[in-house]
Amino acid sequence: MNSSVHHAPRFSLKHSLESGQFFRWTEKDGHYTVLRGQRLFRVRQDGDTLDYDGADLWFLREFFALDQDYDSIERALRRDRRLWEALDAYPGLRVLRQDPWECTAAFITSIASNIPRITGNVADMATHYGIPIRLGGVSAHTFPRPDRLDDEAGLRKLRLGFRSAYLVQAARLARSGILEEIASLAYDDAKTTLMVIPGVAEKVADCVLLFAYGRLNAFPVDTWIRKVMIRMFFKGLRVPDRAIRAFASERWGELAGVAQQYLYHWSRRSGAFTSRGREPRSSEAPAPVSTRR
DNA sequence: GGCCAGGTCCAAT
DNA sequence: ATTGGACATGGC
Repeated sequence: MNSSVHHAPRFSLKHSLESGQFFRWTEKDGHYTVLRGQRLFRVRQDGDTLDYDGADLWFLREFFALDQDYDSIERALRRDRRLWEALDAYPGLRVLRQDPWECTAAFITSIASNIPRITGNVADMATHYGIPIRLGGVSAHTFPRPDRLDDEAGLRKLRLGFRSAYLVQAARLARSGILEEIASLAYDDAKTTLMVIPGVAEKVADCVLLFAYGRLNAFPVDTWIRKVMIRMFFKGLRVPDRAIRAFASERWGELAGVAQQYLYHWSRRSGAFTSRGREPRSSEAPAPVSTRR
């Protein structure tokens, strides 16, 4: 195999791929096989060096956001002491830049699911509707383009459940070009436009904006983030998701989404935050605990 | 076995 | 403007 190398300091392949933002990878002995859009490539990290083949450097830089100054991003987030533990636990974790359509479909699939199941569902859609692809001895299937996913009955057979109809609708809108429009829109308009897609509401829209469009201010609130944010900043009292988003936006601004990804990964891994159980509801619009940074 | 899952939608307050 | 239940299926 002819592989290339690239110097990628302050980047963790492992933490970036394994933090639950992306579902199309496998790992064996430190070698990652990755499917992103129509591309299949292999990559391995040795210290600051990335060893890869099956994709060019341009593609790698795009996907892993290697052109982005995470040094200053992390320095900015580090001004918030509340993030130290998560930042220190997963140094080099980056928000990836996924293919917009694949990301949209994946996070529709993620609704009321869990990572192992999402991974399986997405893989099933690929094997069933995608295009065979090969790299060296590795065979796989690309994630199906929107025109191939127009099959609600077939998706139900793949156990996608109620998400099947959403996926079909999303595919139709994707074919109409809605995902290309998004790139040129400001965050609010982009989000509103995404939410036109059935099955895409606030949370999924924020995932897509964050994980595919590089909108690092997007702050998806799922059950885990809700839990960790309520415990860290709202005295353990239940508040509306919109209050959590507003708080995150005010506290972390344009980098809220990066903070989100650290907190998400950290809260799940630490085990301190079982997502079970509901918080007692706060009676009225609660002032978030004021915390010094 | 039962509860809840990287939610969304709709109907009934 | 908020809240509860249905939705398919399965992980733990």
